[in-house]
Amino acid sequence: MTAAQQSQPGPADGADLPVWLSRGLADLFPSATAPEVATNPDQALAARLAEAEGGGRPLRVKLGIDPTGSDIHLGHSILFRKLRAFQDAGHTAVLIIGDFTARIGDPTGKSATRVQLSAAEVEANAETYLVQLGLGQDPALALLDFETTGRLEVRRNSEWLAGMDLPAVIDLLGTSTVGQMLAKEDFANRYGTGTPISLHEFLYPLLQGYDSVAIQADVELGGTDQKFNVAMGRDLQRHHGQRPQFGLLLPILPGLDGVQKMSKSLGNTVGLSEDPLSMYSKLEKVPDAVVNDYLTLLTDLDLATLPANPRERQKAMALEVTRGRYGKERALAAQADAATLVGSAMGLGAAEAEVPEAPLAGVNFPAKAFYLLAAVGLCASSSEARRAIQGGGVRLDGEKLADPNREFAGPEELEGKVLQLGKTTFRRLTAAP
RNA sequence: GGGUCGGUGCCCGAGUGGUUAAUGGGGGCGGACUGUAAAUCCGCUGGCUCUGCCUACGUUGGUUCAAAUCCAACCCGGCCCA
Repeated sequence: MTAAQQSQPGPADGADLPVWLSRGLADLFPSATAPEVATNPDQALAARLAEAEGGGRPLRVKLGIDPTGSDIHLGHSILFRKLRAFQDAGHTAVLIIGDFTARIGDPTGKSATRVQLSAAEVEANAETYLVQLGLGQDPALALLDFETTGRLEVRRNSEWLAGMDLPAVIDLLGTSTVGQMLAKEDFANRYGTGTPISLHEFLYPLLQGYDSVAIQADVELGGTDQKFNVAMGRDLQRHHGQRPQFGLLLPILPGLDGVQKMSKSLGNTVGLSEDPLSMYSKLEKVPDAVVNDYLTLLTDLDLATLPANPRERQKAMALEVTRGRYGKERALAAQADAATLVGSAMGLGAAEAEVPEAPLAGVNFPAKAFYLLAAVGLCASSSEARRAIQGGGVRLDGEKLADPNREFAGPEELEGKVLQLGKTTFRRLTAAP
């Protein structure tokens, strides 16, 4: 199944649930329509919500993050948006930084064994995650509510996993069977195709499930690919005499290619910390087929009131997502700049538009054109830059740069000008501080 | 532990002594076209301030004028056996 297919907003499973909760849901279990719900209120999320409101005890909503990369992108953000919705409804978000489990590596979706990360790498990643989620930022634009007391708990699973002794581990292993593990799609595929599966990978779902026990989760949020792990949490909670959590699964956001899931390694992401212009420009050209998914999962807009024209919907979506991150003013500016820069004759508006800056500080003069592209970070290597110029894709203030060896004597010659790569990548060259 | 097959550039996968930075496909990037898209067509796709130099075919060492291609040891993996 492709990510695009997976991400079709599922049927409203639990019509009695509030919109903030049900919007975009891919799966909810136990399902509100399951037969046992009628006889056991513990099986119905709506009942549990009512109970929480009535008793004044907020639900503990678990979201585990694997701090393996350092950039959060829009694909991750749909889970955080849902978590935020719970916070806003008065519940407690329990954000689990999988600092211990990250060292094992989630085998989910992997066709190969994951590399294990060092403790130091994991810790560094965790720090940048929290900052990107809004720690210490303008609360109006933060992804999570870090301010209100009682709305957020940040935990690291090394707290309870690092000190686990062998008897406890064996007890944990005893709750599951090889057959169950091999029923999991990823393991089944790898086993079937002869790709190695390390034994410790079997531990991952168990440890992640145990996190639910450790924090006494009432609800766990996850992507549809996490169903196995979330379900494992329920089993383990029951094993430890707790009320099993609800599993609330959200679709996997398709990437900019519209086909595969949004993932850094596939290079089809929009980073949360990208500048408004690139965020907007990337978003306004996502394939038509996924625009509605983006609208549903990344905004609160009412799809019915939006224009039917696909181009207009793209723009509305791009604007709204950018607005959520940067506020109305900067989003509108990004939209306007995108129109002047790309919409009109190639890069003509470059000189006036607000584009991300690139300092000339690290550039040694005299600088040849290809070296400049690389030194300023527009190209990954000077050879790549040379090729880009030869391919006719580089402009300086809208004027085509044809000769890779063109030499610039000093920064004065470049300050304030806009260097452009392709149709959508712009950098304003700024003086060394 | 034994047998056997295999480890090539971002990925897949050719290549089995000599114009080989290494066929082909995918992906990516750039150009044309367009709705800033899709489809299609064209170009590029190891690094280096580059008329040249450097590093590359699991690792290390060896044979040779010359190796990804031959030899040895080692590392890693699949399968079968135990």
